[in-house]
Amino acid sequence: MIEGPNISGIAALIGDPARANMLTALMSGKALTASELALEGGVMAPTASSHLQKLVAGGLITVRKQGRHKYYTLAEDDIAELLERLMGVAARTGQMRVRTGPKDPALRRARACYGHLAGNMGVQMLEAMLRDGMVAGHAGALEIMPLGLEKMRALGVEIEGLKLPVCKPCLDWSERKNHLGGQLGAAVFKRLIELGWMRRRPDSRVVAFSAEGLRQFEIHFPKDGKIL
Amino acid sequence: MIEGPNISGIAALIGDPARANMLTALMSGKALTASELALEGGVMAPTASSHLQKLVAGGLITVRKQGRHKYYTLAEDDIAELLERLMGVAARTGQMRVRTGPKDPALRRARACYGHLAGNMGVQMLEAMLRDGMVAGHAGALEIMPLGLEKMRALGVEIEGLKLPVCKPCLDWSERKNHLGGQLGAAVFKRLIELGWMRRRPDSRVVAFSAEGLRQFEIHFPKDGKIL
DNA sequence: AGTATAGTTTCACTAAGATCGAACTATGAT
DNA sequence: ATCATAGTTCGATCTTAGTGAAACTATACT
Repeated sequence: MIEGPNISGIAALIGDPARANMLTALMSGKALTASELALEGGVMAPTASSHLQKLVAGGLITVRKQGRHKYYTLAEDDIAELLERLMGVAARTGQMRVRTGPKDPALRRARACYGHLAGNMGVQMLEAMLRDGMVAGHAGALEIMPLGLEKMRALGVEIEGLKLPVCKPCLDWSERKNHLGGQLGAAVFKRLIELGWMRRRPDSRVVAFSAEGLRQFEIHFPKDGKIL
Repeated sequence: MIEGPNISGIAALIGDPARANMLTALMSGKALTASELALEGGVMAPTASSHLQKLVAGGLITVRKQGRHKYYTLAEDDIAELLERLMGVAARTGQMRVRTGPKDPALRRARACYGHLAGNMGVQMLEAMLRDGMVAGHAGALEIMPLGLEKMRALGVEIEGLKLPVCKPCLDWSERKNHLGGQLGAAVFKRLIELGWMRRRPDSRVVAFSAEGLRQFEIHFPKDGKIL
């Protein structure tokens, strides 16, 4: 009869529009305050407070108090992966938003996904890394290869002190392919911003490439027909 | 501000206990009738009817009418994967059911996951297949190798006419590792039952191995220390 | 034809929970 | 000390959606 874990509780938490919007905002990987999340959720402060308590109690997000602010983040990687997967199903079944924002194409092109690069560019990057043998896949897990380590060092990516699993695939809702996730994904993301190749749009998950950044990106992670 | 697909609709559909139980029941891969699903959901027929309509409208399940019965199944593979992932999060955050059923250990050991073998045994099988080079992983996708084809034929698995992707990994909520999914996973599952190595428990996702089946399984998909 | 079963529709009831104004606490700034 | 801002608690209101009894349609069996 009734078997296995109780999924309805978790799903119900995500099932409220205000909470779903808050969680989606947290997918950017940035820690957000209660007020910011109230804005994202489209509700007043008391309502947001109540929602946030429920999300914390449900283990979906965690809080860190800093001065008079409270910073919220997604609790674990698996939450981000779950949300990304939900977006995949929602996109496939045509449950896009009523008013499609102008940022939608930009969002599909490049965006932050819980601290790593997602969208068309993110998928292209992982595909290039696989093609060049920088990483290799095993049963849905990803492993970094010596060539990858070398390349990452050359790019100046901080790879020391990363926790296992260093890299893992993350299914992309807009591309329906994997992009690079895990600690390595986050480290690369950080480095690409440091290098000035791309920049986060404020208050958005959208990531914008500079002209030079795009050029460099295409050299290091070419679309196909690897020449390097 | 508000970006990306609208996840709250899908999540809300799964967020109701009755609907969640129905969906969990459908994870067995069997097509179930409205009455059976009413029983699984713990609600009366009219209520179930209403729920099923919503699930169909939301694209989570599909109906097939046959005589005076209506058979419901999960709409797509990605729904099953989403549910399995939800179970993973639910299990991690300790949202197990209030009254843990006696079948819980059996469920963790071997169960049907939308038509393929999941649980400890399922994970063991995929790991053995990877170790022996029967399948290989690429960026979260799985590919069958010549050796795998040969072995599958030897076992009598029906591998002709499978649609791509033939096999793919599916994250297991109880093991937090991947098991073999996709068309190949379903074909192997079917064959193992045909061979009498295992049998489905009625009205449950639990799969029980026979003594001989277990022996054979351990020979073909050994835990580790491949000898074959 | 008559009866049984599968599933749906209608409807009224109920309960859960989302919402926010107002008052409150806590921290920081001047 | 005083004021401003961040966040919470309380309480009242309101909406939404789940629920099943009763009556209905549709298919199947005999």
